Amino acid sequence: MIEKLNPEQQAAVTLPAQHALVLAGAGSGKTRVLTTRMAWLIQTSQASPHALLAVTFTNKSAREMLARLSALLPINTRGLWVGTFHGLCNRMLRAHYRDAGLAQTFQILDSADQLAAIKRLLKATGIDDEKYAPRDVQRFINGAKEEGLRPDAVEAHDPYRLRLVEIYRFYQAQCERESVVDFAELLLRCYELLQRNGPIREHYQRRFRHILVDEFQDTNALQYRWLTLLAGGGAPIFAVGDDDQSIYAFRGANVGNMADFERDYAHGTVIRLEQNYRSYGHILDSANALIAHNTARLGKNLWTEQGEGEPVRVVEQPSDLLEAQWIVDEIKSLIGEGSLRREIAVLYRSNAQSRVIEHALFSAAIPYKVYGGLRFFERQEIKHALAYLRLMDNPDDDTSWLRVVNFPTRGIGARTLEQLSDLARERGTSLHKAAPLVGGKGGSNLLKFAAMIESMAHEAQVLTLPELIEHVVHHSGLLAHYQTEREGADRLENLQELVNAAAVFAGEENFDGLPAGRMVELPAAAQAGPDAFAPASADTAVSATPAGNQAASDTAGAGMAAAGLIEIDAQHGMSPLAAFLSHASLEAGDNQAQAGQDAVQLMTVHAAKGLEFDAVFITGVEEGLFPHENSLMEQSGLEEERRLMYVAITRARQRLYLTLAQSRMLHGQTRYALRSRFLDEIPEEHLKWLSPKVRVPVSSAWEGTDVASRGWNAQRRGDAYGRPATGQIAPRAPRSLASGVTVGQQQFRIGQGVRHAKFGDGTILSLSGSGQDAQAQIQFRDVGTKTLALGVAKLEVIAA
DNA sequence: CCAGGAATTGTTTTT
DNA sequence: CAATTCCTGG
Repeated sequence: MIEKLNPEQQAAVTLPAQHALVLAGAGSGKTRVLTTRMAWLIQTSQASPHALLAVTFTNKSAREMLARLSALLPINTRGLWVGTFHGLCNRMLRAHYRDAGLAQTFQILDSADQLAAIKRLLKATGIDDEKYAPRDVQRFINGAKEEGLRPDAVEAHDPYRLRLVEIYRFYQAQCERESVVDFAELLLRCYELLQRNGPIREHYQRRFRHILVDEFQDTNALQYRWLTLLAGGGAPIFAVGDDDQSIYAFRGANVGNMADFERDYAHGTVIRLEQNYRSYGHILDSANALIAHNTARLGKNLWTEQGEGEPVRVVEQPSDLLEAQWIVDEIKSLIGEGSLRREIAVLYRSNAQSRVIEHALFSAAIPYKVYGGLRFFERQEIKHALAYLRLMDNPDDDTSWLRVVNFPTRGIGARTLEQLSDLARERGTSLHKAAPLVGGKGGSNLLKFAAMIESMAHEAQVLTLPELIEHVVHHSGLLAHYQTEREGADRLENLQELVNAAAVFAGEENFDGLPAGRMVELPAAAQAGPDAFAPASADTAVSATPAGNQAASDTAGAGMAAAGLIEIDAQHGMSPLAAFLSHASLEAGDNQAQAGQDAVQLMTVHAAKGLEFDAVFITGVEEGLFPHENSLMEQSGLEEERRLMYVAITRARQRLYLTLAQSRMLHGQTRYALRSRFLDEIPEEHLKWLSPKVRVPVSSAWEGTDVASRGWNAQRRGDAYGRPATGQIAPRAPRSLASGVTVGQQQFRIGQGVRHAKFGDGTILSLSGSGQDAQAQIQFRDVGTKTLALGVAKLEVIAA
């Protein structure tokens, strides 16, 4: 299995047991090296499969890793510690829930649940949600947790931050009360558990002889500490990553972990994988040239033995619609030449861009599949059904309670709920427990609801998982509700799909693809098993022996025995329902399950990481969109955008298109943009312009548009959305837009160079409004992008 | 209490 | 433009 590797790959795979960093460029065989190393460690008897801990970032790569491993070796991959940070932490927390200070039935909040919980908290505590926007609060809390900080440890001096910390404290108390755990909490709890509990920590430190990490550049501060804690017993960390593909800094990923790891652990044991097996020369060199504009790289240059291939095609169109149309026409001819649809990908920076492209593909009757967006377990009907299911296990989960207490409507209004939540707060109890205390008609409706939950929970004891879901969907009234709703057919279908998914899930015995280990305390006499965690045990474990009897241990068994703890296979300890709910939270699932169909692939650049296609279209290669304007505030933001473009380019095997539009609909208004600076960072020799390259970007093509009259018409007939006029003065600035406006004596147009006394020189990116109300978004050379009112700001027109 | 329309607002990426 | 919140009449 090692013979087929190149020398660097081989060196990485067969590295002695020591900390090591593998700098793996795009398409250099990263996953292959990782899985082959695992197989090699097992085959050469350096480690049993269960002594490996392999951590990935996504569920998809965890699955891929397991699939490849079982292709290399005839082992049963069930029970292996291969999974995402969140999945593995969940597994440990389920096993040690008591030591972690959690309820056995703790539920996991996804991002949306968390946001809802925060909104509810702000309302209940009477905190101004304008000043403390729920989203900001959420970011603050998650940011703190990802730094490993509890409220007491967060530094705060100004009043605003102090209040945020207070909210964080309230939030935490609320989660405790409701037995719910957010994503960041899974990691932090697990970290604290290992840190504080010596026997458990030592158990895992002994158990894991090798730790392997994929996409190391995406780890955050807490994940890094979690890894080094687990490695504290001497297990080497084999970290694979690519600093040039770090695209998640915005949510706490710290590329610096790579350099830190090299300095503190790997001590120069760095292997570079620079041979690319994916792309042709022009494509690869474009990527190399682009990424060379970034500073502070660990350094790496990809090369290929494949030829130059075709140049990168660049196309500029007047509008997003025409851009989409052009792409679809090109896709048609690619298919005509024999390309497979699934080997063609259309990538975009933001999800909002997908609609136009979808529309064009749909009109041309080309099958396509959109990734991302709303995923299965995030759909409202599914979330409703899951909320009922969660209440079966944990009626004190107020988030779920509130979600469905009046859905379908059962006469419980805002007024009643306010009373209820006041009462619950007074008594420091859950909504469920406080329900009987509310009087009046609302109160009796609440009681009926509470009784229904309890009776369904009772039924849950005797029903299988799929039966239970059917039962709940029926008796909650969800079924009836969606039967009468006009758009309900799809939702009913999804609910049926949920039942099917549960049936598959329960049948697979393999609850989240990552069977969890569980530890229980056993009387000393029961601590027998020598190595029940050998591959075979997974199979015997299926046959539903009661929890606890199936003693299991590993090389660390002695230590665990001393601590009075033994690991057992998890499923027996975790009810199928609990396992299914975990699965639903941690793996939101694909959004469209039309598997197997040969379809053009649509996704964001982020979602494309790790994938590859014969032909790739990167769309919207425009200033303000890619790089995105929100990222331009600081240098690091721009560099992350550049890495994102690097990732996008390196997805292509044979053919790459970069497309852009001069104008595009955004938030219901047309915006104009210049071509992306990234295009100018790729040497001309690799590019082939299929549309005339505009010398001065976005020129006078837009001159002559009568802005003033548009604005006037807009006010007379309604606003720019086509809504009827309200008869009042529009509260918003007129939405009309064009490439040129006149303010006083000055004329401004897109692409125009301007000088501001304070901000210096810049270029106009977009214009909105007209006359004295006109505003311009200006990209300044030194201070980033700003939006200025042209009637107020003193601007001097200079050469572009 | 509730449904439905009007008004407002938020929009990058997401395990 | 779409999603959410606000508001009003029944």
